[in-house]
This record gives sequence, C-alpha cells and structure tokens, in this order.
Amino acid sequence: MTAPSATPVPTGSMNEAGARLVAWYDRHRRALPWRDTSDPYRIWVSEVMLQQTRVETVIPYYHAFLERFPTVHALAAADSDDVLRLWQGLGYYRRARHLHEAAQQLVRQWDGRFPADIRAFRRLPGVGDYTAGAVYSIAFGEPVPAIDGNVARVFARWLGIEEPMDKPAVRKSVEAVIRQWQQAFGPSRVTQAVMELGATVCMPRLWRCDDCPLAAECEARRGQRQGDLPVRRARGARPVMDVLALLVHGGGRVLLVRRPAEGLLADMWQLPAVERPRAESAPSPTDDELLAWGREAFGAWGCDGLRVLGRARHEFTHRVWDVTLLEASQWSPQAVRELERTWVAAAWAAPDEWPRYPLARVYERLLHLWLHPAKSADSQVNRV
DNA sequence: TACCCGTGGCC
DNA sequence: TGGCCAAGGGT
Repeated sequence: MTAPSATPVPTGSMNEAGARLVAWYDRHRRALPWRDTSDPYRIWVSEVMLQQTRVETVIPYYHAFLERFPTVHALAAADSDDVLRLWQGLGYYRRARHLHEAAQQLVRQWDGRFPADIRAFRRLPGVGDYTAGAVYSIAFGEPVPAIDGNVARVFARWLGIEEPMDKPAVRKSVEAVIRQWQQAFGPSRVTQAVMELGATVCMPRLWRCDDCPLAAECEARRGQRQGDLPVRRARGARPVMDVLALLVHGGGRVLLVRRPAEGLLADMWQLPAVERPRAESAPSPTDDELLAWGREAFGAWGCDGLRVLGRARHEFTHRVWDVTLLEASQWSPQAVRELERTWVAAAWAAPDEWPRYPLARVYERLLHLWLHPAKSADSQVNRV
C-alpha cells in the first residue's frame, strides 16, 4: 500500500536506489563500538542506550556497561542499583530497569539466549517494534524493518510523505520498501544504511543532498521541502515547577532521599524537596517567598534556621524545574523518621559516598555547588 | 491518542 | 536565550 500523498517509485529504480544506498553505506559508515560485534546482547544494549540519545553521549556509557555486564547472564544476576548507577546521567532511567528485567526473563525462559521468534523478544519490557527489528535484522540477519527517527525522516523526504509517519498506511508503505531492499542487499546492511544516512546526511536541520545516494528520486529535494518533512505535530508549552530542595548536613554528611519507583526520575536519589506548579507567566518567586514556603513545608519535618544557598534551573523535555537550595541549620531528631515516611528511603551520605547513590543531574549540580561554591560561582549552576 | 519519561548540544 | 531534537517505549 502506498500512502496517498507519496509519489510511487517504480520497482526498477527502487532497487537501483537501494544499491546506491548500501554502496554509499559501505564507503561512509562510521566506526562505532557496536559495529565491531555481531553479539545480539551488545547490539541490544546499544539500541536501548541510543533511544532518544546521541551517539557521542552513549559511547562511554556503552563501554562501562559492557565491561561491568558483559553477558545477558551477568546483567540478569546484577543488583538493580548497580544497573541504575551505570545509567546515571544517561536519562530515561526506566530503560535501565526494563533492560535488567528483560535480561532476567531471557535467562529464565531461554537460558540467556535470544528466542528464535522475534515476537517473543518483542514482548520483553522496553523492547518495541524498533528495537526488536534493529536487533533481529542487525544481529541475526532477519528481514524485519526497524523504523526509527532517522529512517522515518529519510523516507518522508525521499517519498514526499506529507502525513505523520506513525499512520499505519504510511508505515506499511515504508516497511515494504525496506523489506524489498533487505531481500536484495541484506537485512543488517539495509537497516544500518538508512539510519546512517539519516544520522550523517539527511539530518533534521541540515541536509547534504550533494552527498546523498538517494538524491536523484528525492521528492523533498525536488520541491525544496527538506525542512518541512517529516511533518511534526506542535508541542505544548512546558509547565514550570518551583522546587525547594533541603540541605541538611552534619559531620560532613548530607541527608539524601530516594524517589518513588514510578514516575519522574524513578528510583533516583536526591535531596528532600517539595514542589508546586508556577502560574503561567508568573515571575520567579523572591527569596522571602521561598523562605516562607520553606518554613511551612520543612517546619513539619522539624527543620529550622533556613537560608537560601543557590538556585538551579533544570529543563526536562516536558517540564521545567526551578530549584532553590535551602540550608537548614537546625533539625529535630525525628526529622529523618519523618522523611522516611514521606520518601521511599533516606540516608546520610558523605561526599565520597555519593557515587553509591544514583543522583538526578540537577541534584548532582546542586550538591557540587554546595561543596565547591567558588568553583561553581560563574557556572550555570546558580543562574536562574 | 496524547502524554509521560532525562539529558546535553546546537543554533 | 529558548526551542528543538537524538538509534523509542509504556500507558
């Protein structure tokens, strides 16, 4: 089935285009760590880390992770906090938990091997259509499509698709081309070639059509519509949350708490904190307002003598945190017990123990600000 | 279906 | 500076 707005490419020139694409790939492919192996486990780990994450960011995490967990069995046997620590800073932490759980399922059900049927692998937590297709086409040479953002962009432009790429009819038309190419030129090579083209030539805000093996038939290039394709839906404004973080310290140790197992930054550690939404277009609260809020919120936890130490703005994809760091000079003995009731867990940790606690980035930066106020003075940390 | 889920880099 | 976005999946 061909998407209504797409211009069909004749079968003959379709295969010529595919031949040019894989020839281009053989010549221009980047040397990446996960291209040195056909081990499905290593390819799987790379695909999960690369979800919504840049190659340069992933590479050091990839090496550290595989050194620590070189096999499915090693990962399955790991402590979940160790897995999360190796993921610290990479974001989307649910990926780590899903990967760990999926490894355990592979060991339980298939003795740590990958099931012969891709549909069984697809059912594992954290494995979607893309990841299943990528692992099984690249590692096992199965002719199954793997459509990621790169692939969607390349085909949206090449075929001039004016509809959202997630529509089933559009998807089917793209998958048909990919399968045809995979039969002719090899599944692994085709999967990686299309992604590589999207990553290095047919990029979102830059397109080097002079270097593109698909330029001859490209609909977007013909109409100079590269920047308009693929069509994307508008994103809503991100809500701003004001966050008050509490620094309680004594004897060189700081009180840390653990976030719930579900939701934002699941299972990660941070300082005790409260948050509230800021009215749209309202100004950032003053120090006096924040102190009043802090006395109200943290007074119940037995904390007093509050002062503002610094502020940090942290932008997620879908929301913004404006975090103010408050230091408490006094707290009652039952403060920790109150906090343990409010949070999953609480612990006193000296700076050399902080690496044991997977910390969300913004709290890493706030703790660094407290530890090294001079060094942080003109960094981004305390600008708001 | 639309929203939730992180981080860092780019223009 | 602010918006956008990068090899998605879950609900």
